[in-house]
Amino acid sequence: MNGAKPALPEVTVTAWARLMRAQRRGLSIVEGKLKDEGFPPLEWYDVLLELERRGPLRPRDLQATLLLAQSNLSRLLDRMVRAGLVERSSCPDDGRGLSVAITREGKFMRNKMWPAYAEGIAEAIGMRLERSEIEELARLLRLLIA
Amino acid sequence: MNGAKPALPEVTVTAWARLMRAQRRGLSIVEGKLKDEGFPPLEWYDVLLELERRGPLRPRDLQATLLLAQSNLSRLLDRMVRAGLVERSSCPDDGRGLSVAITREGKFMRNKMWPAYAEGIAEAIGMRLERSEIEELARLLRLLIA
DNA sequence: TCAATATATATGCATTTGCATCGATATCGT
DNA sequence: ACGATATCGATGCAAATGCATATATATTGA
Repeated sequence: MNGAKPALPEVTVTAWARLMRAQRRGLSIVEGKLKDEGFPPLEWYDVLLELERRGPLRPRDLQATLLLAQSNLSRLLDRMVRAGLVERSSCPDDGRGLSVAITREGKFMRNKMWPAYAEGIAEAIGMRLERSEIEELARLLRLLIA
Repeated sequence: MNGAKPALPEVTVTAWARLMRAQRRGLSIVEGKLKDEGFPPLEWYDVLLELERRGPLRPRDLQATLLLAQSNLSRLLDRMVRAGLVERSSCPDDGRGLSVAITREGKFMRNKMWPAYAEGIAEAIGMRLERSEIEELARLLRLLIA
């Protein structure tokens, strides 16, 4: 047997570090834009978008898609329900589960948030890379997620 | 005047979403490895590495490099001081500032953490991309940070 | 069918974060 | 030199997070 780790090339570590930094930077740009305009945090948008695209979902599915911890999502939904943006209702075919749906107000909010969000994305990515580079970046990142 | 936003291409939004997801995924892989072996969180490593590479630094500089919020860094340093991994001392040339240095124990800890960290990086990036792709990814991400 | 186990969600509690602000020193403009 | 302003770092407090566990329902296997 051979327990030796294959050496980790330096460039991999560099890519790792930059992935962390690029995300933090982008996130803080976008969160900044949203806050400046008095909007809720980014994850609210993500939940709203997911529900608008895919229809009512169970927390379980949202969790898998958005990569949030279960207890965090549970409380995030609490807040969004309190704000009137989503609704919980019991799940017909599974007594344990719930169905979470976006409300009319939720759709309205998502729409209002979009311009600020888009501005942030443009600043974080759109303005820094050529189109062909963005395409390549998207391709490479997909491989990291798959 | 023309306040119209240049349209944000769909691929840019895709790249953004994947950047967020790829980072979260990578982070959770690495944090998982560290926790499994009873090590402190990733940011501790980052602070230790930075101090080991660049020598004693002021919180201000750490903050700029690591992109941490000022008050968070202040308390992160509290914890690391309590754990004996770094030391604060007053700054000779600026009465407001501090100098933060890594201790012998801190260096030891960083060393112990590295294998688990490296394993996580390999799993998050190294194993998923070809070397040439990693190089390209590193190049593109650098543009997002610069 | 029933006990054992697994899954979906919620919740209590300690830790961490974010935000505003404070105290102290530095820098700048006059 | 001096007052106004800016910068560095710490801290109080509210909100969010992570972790373990609780509760309820589903599924599985004898």
